[in-house]
Amino acid sequence: MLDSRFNPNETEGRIYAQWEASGAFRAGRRPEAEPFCIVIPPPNVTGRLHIGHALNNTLQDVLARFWRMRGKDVLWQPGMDHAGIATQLVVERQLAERQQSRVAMGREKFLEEVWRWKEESGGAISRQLRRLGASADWSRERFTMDAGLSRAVAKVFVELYRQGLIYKDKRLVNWDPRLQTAVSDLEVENIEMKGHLWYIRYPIEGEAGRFVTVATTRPETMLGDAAVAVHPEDSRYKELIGKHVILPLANRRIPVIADEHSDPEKGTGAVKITPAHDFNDFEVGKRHGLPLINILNRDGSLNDSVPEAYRGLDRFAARKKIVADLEGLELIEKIEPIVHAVPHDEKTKTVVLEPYLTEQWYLNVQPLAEKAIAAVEAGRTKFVPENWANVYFRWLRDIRPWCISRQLWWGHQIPVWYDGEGKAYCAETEEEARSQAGGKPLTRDTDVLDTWFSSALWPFSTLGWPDQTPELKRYYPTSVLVTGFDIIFFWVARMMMMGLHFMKDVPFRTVFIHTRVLDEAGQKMSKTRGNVVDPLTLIDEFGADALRFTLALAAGHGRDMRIGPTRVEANRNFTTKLWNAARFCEMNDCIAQPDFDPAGVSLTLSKWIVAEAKLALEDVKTYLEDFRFNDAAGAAYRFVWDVFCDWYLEFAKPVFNGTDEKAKAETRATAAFVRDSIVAMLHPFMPFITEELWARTAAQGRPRASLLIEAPWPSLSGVAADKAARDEMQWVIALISGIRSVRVEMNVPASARIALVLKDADPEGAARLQRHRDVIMTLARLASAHTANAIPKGSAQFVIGGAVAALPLGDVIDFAKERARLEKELKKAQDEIARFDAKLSNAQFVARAPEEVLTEQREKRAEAAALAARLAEAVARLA
RNA sequence: GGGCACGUAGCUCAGCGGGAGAGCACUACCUUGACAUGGUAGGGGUCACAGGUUCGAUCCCUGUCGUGCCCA
Repeated sequence: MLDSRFNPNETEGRIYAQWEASGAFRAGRRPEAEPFCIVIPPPNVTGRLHIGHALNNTLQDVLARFWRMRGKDVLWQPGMDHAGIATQLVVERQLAERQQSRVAMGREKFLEEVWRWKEESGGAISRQLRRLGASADWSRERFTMDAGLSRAVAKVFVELYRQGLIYKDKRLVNWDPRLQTAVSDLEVENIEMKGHLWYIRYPIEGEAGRFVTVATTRPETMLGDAAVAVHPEDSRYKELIGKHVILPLANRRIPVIADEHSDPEKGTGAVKITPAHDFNDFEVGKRHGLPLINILNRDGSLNDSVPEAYRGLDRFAARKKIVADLEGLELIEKIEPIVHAVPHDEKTKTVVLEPYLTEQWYLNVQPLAEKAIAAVEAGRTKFVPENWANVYFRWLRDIRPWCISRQLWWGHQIPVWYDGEGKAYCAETEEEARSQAGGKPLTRDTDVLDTWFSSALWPFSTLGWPDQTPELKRYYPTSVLVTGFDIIFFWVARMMMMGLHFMKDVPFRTVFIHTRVLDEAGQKMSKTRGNVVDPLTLIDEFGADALRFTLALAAGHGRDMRIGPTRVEANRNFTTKLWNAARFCEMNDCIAQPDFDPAGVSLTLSKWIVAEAKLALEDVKTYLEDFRFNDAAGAAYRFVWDVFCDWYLEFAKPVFNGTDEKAKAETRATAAFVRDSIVAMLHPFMPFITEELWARTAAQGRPRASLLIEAPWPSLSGVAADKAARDEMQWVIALISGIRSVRVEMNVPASARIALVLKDADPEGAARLQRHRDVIMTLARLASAHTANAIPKGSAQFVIGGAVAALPLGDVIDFAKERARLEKELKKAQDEIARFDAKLSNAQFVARAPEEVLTEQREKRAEAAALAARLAEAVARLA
């Protein structure tokens, strides 16, 4: 006997272990079946499961489980990326606690430390995904730093190098002065901050007392100025073009140039040009052949290119001193407080990044991007929802060379070696490089590759590339990538480019972009706000199934979803409902019959519920095929609660309590069958409770043929959409609801059993009442129910089909109240008639509207008229 | 500044050319042998605003206002 509640904490671990032991997660067990493959967007090895992961992986698991039940050979490929910056930071912090440092330790020993950390405490997230119920093939778990994946990285680098797409260049990058590495444009977080605009007067050469004023938010960079630019059409400055100014403090002579970069409307219209410390100025400098004057060391302090007074000062200390010194010289015209976006590191958001001139490795992604754009344009990869393709196109069309080197130790070291003269040898291995160099002593490039360089290969490197493995052949291109919109640039675009270049085919057929998770108040979750919802806490409190169902139900095609405990609680209640429906079946000996044929049932009740189950299964199936997770979950929810529990099980009660053994047997078997169908259709969303019910409700002494995870999706293909059964049950439902409604409105005590008199029932209505009398009497709490030619005095009345249902209430009836109730109904019907009449009497409407709309409107008008007539009679009878 | 979304019940969201929907919340009643993590019944919306297209607009178009996000 089932308890009255499902206990997730006691069940989930046991069931997950059963799944793993059964091998159900493993790909390749159905060699004849079509493959279905999802690669996980690799979470970060330092990461912990947050609600966004929970959503992302729930949806992947829903798909994996659904398609497994649909008979496919499913590979859900799990793994993690090595997260260069984040991991190095974590380990360095640990070293610092032990008074050790990376630099003192040296590269080799440091990397040993990182690997030790990874084995001991990295990858918490992959254990946490198991708590969510993720049915990934853990036997194939991969890590971007694995030997195989590292070989893929080396091979890709070498090939791109030989194709001339990878090259070294000296230009500006976003520089993190604390980590002392280049970072990606996408890792820069521009934060709005209060700052100042300093207006500085630059004396014009040879014209004492004349100045040109420029404005800057970073005064210290003036020491690296190479020019002052004015707009060529700006009449205020035209005659200055070609003259020179004397850069204060540095006392350098720099030219005034004409360039359209300076906007006459902004500031003073004259701008300082610092080519080595500003991205726009870099371009201006290139156009005018200006020198690149780098004034910063790698740690953000000022270098020897600046006057001695400022050397070695940190950039912010230098800023203060420079402003003070300029003020002393009366060269500060004014200081304006402003709010502006300042680039910060995205990990800690505490370090101000600098545009910095360094030599780095670049990948010319232009030709790869073109192919990636074309593939989506041609529909070879589809975005769902499709408007996300615009974000993808926009980014790829505006793409710049990708800076792929990082000045870190943790990551794939660049496969380039140099000889004594600095000549480069690019090869997959050191031996090969050495042989290229003819045995000359070589030293390896110290930089590592951007983590995304390896993530971009993920859809094929995890399948074994560069080896031509059977898995690669079978599962590439993968079926779908499930991810959030903020990842379109990071992974989707890069995976597309690399996949097309090296595999000559797209990495995935579909990219499903899911919504972003906000807290219950619609705020972005963040540690500083303190509104982070921890999925593991929710799982502890409500169970993984409730959390997953909540996430699926909220995964519409909109932009955001709001998640918090009250929603998860509501869906926990749904799991309780499901559990208790199964419990009710168990109490009534509803046992699945192996030879049960849903198309062969004889009772109207059975025909109806079987047809409804078929519709629900088809809805869930179609919605999941279209990635409409919310609609799929909603369809299952409504069928279970509103149809199966609210009506079917209630209808079954009088059967079980009755004496018709044949009806009882059929109802038991049908209820068991539908319960099993429900358990199956909910399994992708709520795997734990459904697997548990599948086991606990098995026929006595006859175990299920397999675990539910491997059971087939129920097919009710033989079941017809039985319209007659449906109409009949709808009629019964309408009658019961009508009676209940009147009872409440007329204040009939819930415990009072009353009579029902059905007048003017056609033979069909009379037969329906006869067939379902028990059910109707139970559910509407009646003492009697029969047809008659007259309505007793003192009855409350309502219209059902062509008939009038009367509830004789005798003396207790409140005539005024009953009249008011009926007149309200009547008015509603009359308003409807008026609305249809207005339409139908419009000549334009009749002339132009399509025939079926006209017919429909006429029918509806007739229905409303019939209802109004009955109601009018009922009112008249009251008098 | 450029781009993309979105304004539908108190809240969260579906719907999307011909009768305004769901969940939660709310109100009243109900401990009836599956479930009070429940049942029954109910109240509640000029579908942001203004124009336009159409026989007909919550839905399509334009504009306004408001909100959010991405990029600079």
